[in-house]
Amino acid sequence: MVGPTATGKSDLAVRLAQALGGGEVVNADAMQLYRGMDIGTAKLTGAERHGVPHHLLDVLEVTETASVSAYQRQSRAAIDDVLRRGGTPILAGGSGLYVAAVLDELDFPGTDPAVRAELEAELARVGPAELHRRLTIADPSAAARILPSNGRRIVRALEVVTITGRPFSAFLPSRRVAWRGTVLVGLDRPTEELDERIDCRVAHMFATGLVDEVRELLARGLAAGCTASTALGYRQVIAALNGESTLEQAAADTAAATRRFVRRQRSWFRRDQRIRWLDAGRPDLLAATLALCRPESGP
RNA sequence: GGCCAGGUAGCUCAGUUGGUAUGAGCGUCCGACUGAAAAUCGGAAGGUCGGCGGUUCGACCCCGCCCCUGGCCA
Repeated sequence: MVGPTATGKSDLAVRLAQALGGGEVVNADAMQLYRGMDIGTAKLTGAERHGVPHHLLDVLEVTETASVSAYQRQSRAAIDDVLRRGGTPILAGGSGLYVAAVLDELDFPGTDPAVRAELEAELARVGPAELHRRLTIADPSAAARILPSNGRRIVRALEVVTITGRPFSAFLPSRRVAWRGTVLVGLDRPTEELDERIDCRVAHMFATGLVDEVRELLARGLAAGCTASTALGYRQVIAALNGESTLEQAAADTAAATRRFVRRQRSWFRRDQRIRWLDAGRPDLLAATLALCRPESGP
């Protein structure tokens, strides 16, 4: 179950799990992996889960760096586990790359902290264009597909080339087959409506203790966590607590950043032809979702 | 009523000493995406430069009048 944030994926996943009987939810949301990041990630509370088992929530400390590769392993293991028990796994979340890691045959080359650190230091020193020049020599085809301004991706490509001695050929597959015949349901809403929901959600987060949550997490090292500290809401509140802006500004910035995020999520999921889209506002949403989940024998 | 400042992209503003606005940031739309992905990065659309006259080969720029906004003075 994929789609932009704030459409209602988590709720529908729970309802679907109940309707199917034996459904269990596997989180596909990078930030909900973090322990203690509850309010800002709109994580379902225990009560809201209505007894439906959830997997891969709260598995990382905020100081740890998330890893798609590790997620791929854990998520597939969790899914296998549900299947072994005779249940129905429902993968739900808005992190496109994470979903792809599970459903597509993505094979992640390794990583090396020392190599990475060195490349990053170099990036800071000479800038992305210079590193890109180097990538052009080391791996022309990768260089052709990564823009000279995108330092992050250039570093990763160089890292892989350095470690493996082979070209960074790991790009998203063009033809995609659903892993084990998985049904992909996309949830979305009209932009105006979704933007409104985002405003409400952000206001609600701040009203129900997001700032305290951030303070607590800062005490646990949030600032040092390079994934967790950049999460929507968290990054903005941290900035405000550092005196770089006001809390009021942080709320406005969070809503704006979330809106932008939605546009990016759509651009990611839009090109996946396997996804069957549903308007999350339709009254028969659960029935429509169930209909998609049943094997169809249409014309 | 008088004086001053200002009216340039949806917003906040640069700029043009008269020669078709290399406009910027933000927003909007679109896109890329394999170990930080709620990250990182790219592209595009958008303006009769407040209105009407005048001067000029040519005005967003100069002149006149008018309208609007803010401030000061009566």
